[in-house]
Amino acid sequence: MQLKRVVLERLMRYHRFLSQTTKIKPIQTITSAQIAEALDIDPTQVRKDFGAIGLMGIGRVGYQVEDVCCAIRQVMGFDHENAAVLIGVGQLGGALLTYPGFEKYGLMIEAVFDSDPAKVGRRKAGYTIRSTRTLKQYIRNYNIRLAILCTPVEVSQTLTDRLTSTGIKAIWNFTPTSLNVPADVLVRNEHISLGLSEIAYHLK
Amino acid sequence: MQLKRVVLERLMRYHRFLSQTTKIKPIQTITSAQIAEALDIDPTQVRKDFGAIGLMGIGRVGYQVEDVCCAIRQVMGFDHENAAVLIGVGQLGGALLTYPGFEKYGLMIEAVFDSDPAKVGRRKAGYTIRSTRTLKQYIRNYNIRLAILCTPVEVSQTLTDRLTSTGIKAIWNFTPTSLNVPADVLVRNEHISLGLSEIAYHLK
DNA sequence: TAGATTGTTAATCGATTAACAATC
DNA sequence: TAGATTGTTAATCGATTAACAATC
Repeated sequence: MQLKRVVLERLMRYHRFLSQTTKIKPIQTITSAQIAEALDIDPTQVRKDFGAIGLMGIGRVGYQVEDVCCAIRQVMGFDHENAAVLIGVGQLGGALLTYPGFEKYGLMIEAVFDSDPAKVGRRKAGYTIRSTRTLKQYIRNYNIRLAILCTPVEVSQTLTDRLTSTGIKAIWNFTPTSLNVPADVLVRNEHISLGLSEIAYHLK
Repeated sequence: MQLKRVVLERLMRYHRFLSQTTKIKPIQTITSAQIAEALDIDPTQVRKDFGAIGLMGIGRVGYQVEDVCCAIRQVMGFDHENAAVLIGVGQLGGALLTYPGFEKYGLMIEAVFDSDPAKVGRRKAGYTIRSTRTLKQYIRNYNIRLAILCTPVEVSQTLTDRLTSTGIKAIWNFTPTSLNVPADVLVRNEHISLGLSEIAYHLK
């Protein structure tokens, strides 16, 4: 069955917690109560989530940390490599290019594109910046399924249309606007304004 | 009563939708059904949310768009200015400095800091970069309540400790790690890995 | 007036939490 | 064995949706 987003989020938290914890102090097993305590979640919830991805614990012992991490990585698809292109090599795009954790999650940025002729041909973070005019061709040739969008808002819909026409499967949208896409394309928005709203409300 | 995070998120969506829509084509009023249709939400939900922030509609007409936007801005605290400091002027920090929408939400970045002596004193996006050694002093002098953290992960906890010792109220964390803070400090994490997990799972 | 839309109460749905027998 | 922890069913809680009288 399709896992809900709240479940995916908790799985990510378990994974991050266990990775961090074992890095500091290697442990073999952990109980649902220990995880629950650390993440402020109900222990039953932890066991339910683990059950949902086929993990079995051991009575009086808990869960094998190694198994849990593997199972989460497997169900989330982190062991499955995703080739991606990044579009818009401004400051944000540049920051993403040097983000250290992508490989860990199977994300491989294969090529970067920009519309600015002054940038095309220059190098950035080990990539040669390509013209967005060659975008369609590239995506089709290399069968790219994911695009990371970091362009100015003015051009994001135009580029989105071009992307969807190639049959792209998902767009990770870092531009502060909403994109119109066909129903079969996943858009994940990283709208900074959501975080901002929570902060503004809290500080009021 | 304290509004729940899901409600805040919907309020943001209403606000963004109405801002965008009226920019294209000015309208006086809108019905809950129209909003619901556009955002794929139940119309009753929209009316409930509006009711929760004291908005009254008009039978057979709907809601005054202007009133709705004002009420949301007011309840979210966007008309209330928040002075902030930004720490870590790398690529991500630089991208945030040029983000166009902060003022709209009342966020004012007053000063920027970096630990790198090579950067201190240089200018970036209209700011003179200050040394993090002067951070405490600055926050106390200017009564800063919000810090935007864009440093490398290695130093994020050290800086967080320094920030909380000044009595800061909220930290907007763009570093890919978890921060330990006293209970009265709000941390909003922009962990990119959450978005990544949704995408990886979808593409699997 | 007639009809569309609101505001609100009641019903449903789903997610979280509690309880507890089964297990190691 | 005794006791701690799991896996799962039942109960609770909260959020979403439906229904409908009140309103313009």
